[in-house]
Amino acid sequence: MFLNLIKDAIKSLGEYGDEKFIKESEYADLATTIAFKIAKEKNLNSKEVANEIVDKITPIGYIGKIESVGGYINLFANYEFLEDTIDVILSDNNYGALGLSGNVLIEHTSANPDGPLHIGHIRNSIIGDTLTRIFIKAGFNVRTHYYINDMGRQMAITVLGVEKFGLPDKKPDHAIADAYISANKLLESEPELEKKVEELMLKYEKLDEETAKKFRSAIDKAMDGIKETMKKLNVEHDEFVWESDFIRSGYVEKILKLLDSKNLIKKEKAWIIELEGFDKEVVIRRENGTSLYVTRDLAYHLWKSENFDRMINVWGADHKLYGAQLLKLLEILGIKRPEIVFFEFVSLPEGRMSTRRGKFISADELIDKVKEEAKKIITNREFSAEEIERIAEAVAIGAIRFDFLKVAPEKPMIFDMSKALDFERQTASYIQYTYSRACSILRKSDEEPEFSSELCEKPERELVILLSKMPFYVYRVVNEVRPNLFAEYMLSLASKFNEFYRDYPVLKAEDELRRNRIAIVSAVSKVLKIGLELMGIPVIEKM
RNA sequence: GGGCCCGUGGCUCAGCCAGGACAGAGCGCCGGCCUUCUAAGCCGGAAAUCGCGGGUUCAAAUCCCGCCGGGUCCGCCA
Repeated sequence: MFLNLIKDAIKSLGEYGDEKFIKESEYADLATTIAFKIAKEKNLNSKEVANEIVDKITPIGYIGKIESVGGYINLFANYEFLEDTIDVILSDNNYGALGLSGNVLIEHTSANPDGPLHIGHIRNSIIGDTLTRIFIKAGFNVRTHYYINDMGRQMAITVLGVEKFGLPDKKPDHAIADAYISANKLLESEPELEKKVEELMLKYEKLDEETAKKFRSAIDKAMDGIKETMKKLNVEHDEFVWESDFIRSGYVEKILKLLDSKNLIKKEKAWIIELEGFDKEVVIRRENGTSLYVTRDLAYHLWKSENFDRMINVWGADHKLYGAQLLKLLEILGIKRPEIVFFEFVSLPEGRMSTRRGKFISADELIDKVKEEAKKIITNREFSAEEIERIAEAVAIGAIRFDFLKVAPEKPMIFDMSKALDFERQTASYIQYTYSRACSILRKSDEEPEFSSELCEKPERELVILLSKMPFYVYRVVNEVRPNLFAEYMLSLASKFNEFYRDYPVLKAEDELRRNRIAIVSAVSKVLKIGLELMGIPVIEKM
């Protein structure tokens, strides 16, 4: 809806309707700074320019009023816009949809199957999964992948660990981590085992069936546990793609031929590519004839590009250089390139995490602790044991997802367990609570909503304008690939509704005023619900 | 050493890409509001050299240059 308002603003402004200078504003529904630009170019007074522009133009469509204030040109929506906004929200069961189309692949999480997901991995999952939900809402046909790095050294070490130490009886991904950690320790004291690791890797790449069985068994166990964790977090993948598949499918061969056909490869003992703009050359084939991660990843991206219009990878910032090299290689090969969302590390107050050294907080541990804490808060309320369980779960998952989501991906995070458990500062439960407040009103009212914009006072009007912005934020996330923007929006909506809640009693109001407010509450509850779902945060009617 | 990212009240963050109207939230602190729709709420207050120093501009948290602090990368690893 807000997108229509922007369109009409552009139309109204005519030759001055440059979208780049039109912004959201706290003084108006939209504002443009175009007069400043023109004033500068022509060396004029910006106020006068703004005045002249406003005199020249007339409001079109949803724009009701245009005024000039100190060089700014402020635009306001008319009543019709408010009416239509509420109408659309109440009647459209897919509010926020943009009707965009195309096939999009989102690859995220893709943690090595050598242990459970830790709190760094789930930053990836939460960004990736939220993007997925928002892209689907926008209308794209989205498929999600978890790329399983089954061919790495760390997998060979894991297999070695399972052989030497067996697996303890615990959640399978945690058991695998034990084996992996023990094997790493063993390797430190017995470096000659290194040969054994290399041998395993070589055999696996040569598709030796006996070795493959061992790898698959270990990986399946780890993945079972990882999937269970992701499920708890409302994170879902359509497919789990194994790195080694691209050797079997011939895509690795294909990519090598393609590189060769461009005369890029320097064939010494190993095959090497020198990349312009990079200090280091890229090795794509080892001396012993086996492939490397980048080779297989190129193959994977070749496959992606054949099947999708848009590809998004959610990667840790430690892959930035690698990502740049990959993009460069794809560019040279004329293969459509992915968009990469890099997120910075989550570290602990005592330093960075390491699965190998057993220094990490697992997602499972975090979920359990946050849930316990949430339970403490609700036990003294009038809920049954089942309800407590359900609400605590919803609040915990919401708190965790929102905590990660609201931070811009490029910001490094230092994880503090005491803060994660502090529900005073949990903003997800604030949104959930706001929703349940709205539900509570609606439960007690049996009247039909009937919105009339003339009855709206200023704060109510502002609330409706905020409601109209939901699709706009879907649009922004899809374009800018910054899901934290949506978290911010949801917070402002919840806050605005809570103001309304205090000042504008619904059930106490009468007749058309009551019906009008019921319409507003209905619309708010609907948008809050859709918004929470887009963030993968459980929606609860009571808490 | 070089590349990239981050540095905003005591704490955690938004805003920076596309420069503009008093730098916004939350936590914590101080003071108010439950005989009225769920107080996990609301209102008010104190608290900020937007890391530092230059520059561009009528206008800089935002753009440019230099520096400082933190992180990260620079494997025939993945």
